[in-house]
Amino acid sequence: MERTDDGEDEAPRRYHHGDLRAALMAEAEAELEERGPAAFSLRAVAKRAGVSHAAPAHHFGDARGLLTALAARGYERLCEAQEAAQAGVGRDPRERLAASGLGYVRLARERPAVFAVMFDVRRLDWENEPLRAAAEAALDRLAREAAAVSGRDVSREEGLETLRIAWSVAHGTAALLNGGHLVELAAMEPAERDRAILAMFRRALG
Amino acid sequence: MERTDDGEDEAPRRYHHGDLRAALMAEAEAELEERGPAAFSLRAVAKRAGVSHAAPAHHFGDARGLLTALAARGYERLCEAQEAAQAGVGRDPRERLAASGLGYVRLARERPAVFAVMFDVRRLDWENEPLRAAAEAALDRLAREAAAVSGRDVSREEGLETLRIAWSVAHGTAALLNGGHLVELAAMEPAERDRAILAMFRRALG
DNA sequence: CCTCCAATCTTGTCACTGTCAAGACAGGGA
DNA sequence: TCCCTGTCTTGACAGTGACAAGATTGGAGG
Repeated sequence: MERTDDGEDEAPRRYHHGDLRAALMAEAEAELEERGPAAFSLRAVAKRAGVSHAAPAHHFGDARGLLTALAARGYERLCEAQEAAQAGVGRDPRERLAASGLGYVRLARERPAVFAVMFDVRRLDWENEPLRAAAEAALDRLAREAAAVSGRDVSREEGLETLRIAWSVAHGTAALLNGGHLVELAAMEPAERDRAILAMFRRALG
Repeated sequence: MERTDDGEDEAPRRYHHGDLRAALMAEAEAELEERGPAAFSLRAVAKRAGVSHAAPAHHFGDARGLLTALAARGYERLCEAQEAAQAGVGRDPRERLAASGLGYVRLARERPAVFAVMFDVRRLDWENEPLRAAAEAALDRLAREAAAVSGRDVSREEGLETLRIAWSVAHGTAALLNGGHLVELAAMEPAERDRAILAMFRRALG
């Protein structure tokens, strides 16, 4: 028992961690979800990872850098969640867009704090290339699917409106659920809730 | 010129301020909008108001108390904004609900930081009675209007769905605009943007 | 195998923050 | 006039992000 064991595993804690960057990301995400985005603290993350308070600076520069990296990973997961929700949905563009929206809401519910940070513009560094790329990938996917719903025989403005509605419904539902609102929806069991959310998209995009 | 003048007016700054509570609320709101919810600082607010760093504690307890008071006032304004947007709209329930949603988005755009705080659950004290009352008043208004859209000849679930869609579209549009998204919508001139937002509600509630 | 370099991590410090405790001040009723 | 209660200040403490300087180590080149 010669040293305190702050982390959750009992690695002998050498001077060089090995993969501190990944460890810090993991601990930061856990910390974020446990204590909320407002209480997020670099030093607490460092303590969780069992390193000194200044160690994160070397990998992320400052707190904004860490949050930016977390957000980038969040956007990657958002993309994956949209894709996963479309599994076995068929070819109807409206159905595919609705499924994508369901994936959007699911991701937001799985990682509410990361989701909040992803859209807290002022805390992120949007000059960061990985973040820009990940966000663009996830959000362009929505845009493409919305464009597919309003076929080419329709005005550009109506296509944009389709995107605005789908994105707003997805984002609004996600944010409100994470804020403790829409309690009837939140209280449903998962399968029923998914059906209800899909129904929202179908009606809103009708 | 015997003393520094931190505030924006030149009141002689007696020991007893007179209406420090209101002054702190005003400065806090300004500070919040200027520096963003993440950078909000009690001491900076006190400095703006020209009082000592511990003065706010007497009126609001702690930082959460101040934010809670700001959020309560925000919900009052949300209620007023919904009402104002319905001026001269007529009796059609769907049109009235759409107008209410437009008011929701307008308020969020006028005070983005306050709006963010209003829905940042973990930073507020929901045991606070004024906050509960104000939030309930604003949100129940939406619920009543949604119920009016789905007349009594319709299932309870469909009425809830109407509320979910209207609220999600309003909240999602507001949050995304405040996050710098939906750039085509943001770039419109006000009248055109209002028409576009109303069109979203009409189509989504169809 | 040895040396040394550059990346990695630690220690120490500073200004700033929220909160608490104790004291200074003032206005209004006895 | 006196004092009492609410209002505000001063001072302190622990925690925070950022920066500078030093300690440690893995590995490349000799």
